[in-house]
Amino acid sequence: MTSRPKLTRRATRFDSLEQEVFLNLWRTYDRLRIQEDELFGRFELTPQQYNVLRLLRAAHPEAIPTLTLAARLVSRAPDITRMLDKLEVRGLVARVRLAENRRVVQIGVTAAGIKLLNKIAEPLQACHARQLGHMSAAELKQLSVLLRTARGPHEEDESSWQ
Amino acid sequence: MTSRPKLTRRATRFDSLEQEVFLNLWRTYDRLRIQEDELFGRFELTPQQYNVLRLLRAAHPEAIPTLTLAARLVSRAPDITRMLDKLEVRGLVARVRLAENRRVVQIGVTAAGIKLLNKIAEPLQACHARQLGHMSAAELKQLSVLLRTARGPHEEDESSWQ
DNA sequence: CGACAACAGTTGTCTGGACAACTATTGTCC
DNA sequence: GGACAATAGTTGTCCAGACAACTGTTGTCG
Repeated sequence: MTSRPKLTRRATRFDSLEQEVFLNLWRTYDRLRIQEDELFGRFELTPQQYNVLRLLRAAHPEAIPTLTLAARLVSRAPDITRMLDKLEVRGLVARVRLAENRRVVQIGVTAAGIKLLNKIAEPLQACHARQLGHMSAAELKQLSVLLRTARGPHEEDESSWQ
Repeated sequence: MTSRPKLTRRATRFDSLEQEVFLNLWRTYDRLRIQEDELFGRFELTPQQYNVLRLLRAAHPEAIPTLTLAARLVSRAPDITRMLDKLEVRGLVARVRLAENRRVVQIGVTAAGIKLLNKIAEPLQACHARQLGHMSAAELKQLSVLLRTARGPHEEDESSWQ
């Protein structure tokens, strides 16, 4: 809010410590995402679509309402409907409109969806190893904690997200 | 590469520590980005466009070649040309084709571009404070370091990026 | 000096993400 | 019990990001 005094500002190319963190966050996300994109691309999935399948597997054999699913996703998904359309066409998920409340559409993962997830599991582990295998478990844990702290105030309900 | 033994796996909704970090990274980036999007949206800029202006100001009054600029951006920009088109139409940047090497197009920020940056400066500081103001300087520093470590192996030349 | 590779951007085209407006269904409250 | 608000998705439309193919320009090597 108040600008830092010019004299005490660190000699850096960033305007502030907060900006430095945000740009580092962005840059790191971007670099690591390149790897994920390449991997999921081989299975014709976007990272977001993979996340849908992952969350549905966690709920399996239960099916969950569309918007509940959308709320659990890592990233916002205003286009959840069309995303599910694509997965449905490929037979990876199934939709059922509830009889007792015809507004609700329940989504479940199919056997084909589970099969695809299993096929991805090993190369994904390898991808994760390439991405972050150079860091110790302690560092990774610490990074997770700091990231959670960073977004803390911007998370309505941390538990809803997985 | 080698999968962890089932018995020692932590009871968690994540498949591995690396996945937990990546999803936390993604989630945190997404939450913080919402704030930036809102801010830059008020000035009809994308975060990436702001970064272009920011980098050009750092080089000011020098102009820099298009692809050099693209390489310095936080995120990849295969559409750098069209992005600059939009900024040029608004009079925020200027292009000059070099006489001595007609392949190169140099980009510079205009007075109007600088003026816009100045107008953004204060609300941006406020945005950063909202995003990360709840963290101590030590935590922020530590987070920056860990993020740099995380992407280390995926950065061809850390110094080229700012 | 002429063919050809390398370089620096540009353009075509497709997909995904963002936001708002819309439909269908159900709850609620005089 | 009928109007109206709330809920749950869906659709329209636009813009940014991704990748590949293309143009124009310069270096280089026989």
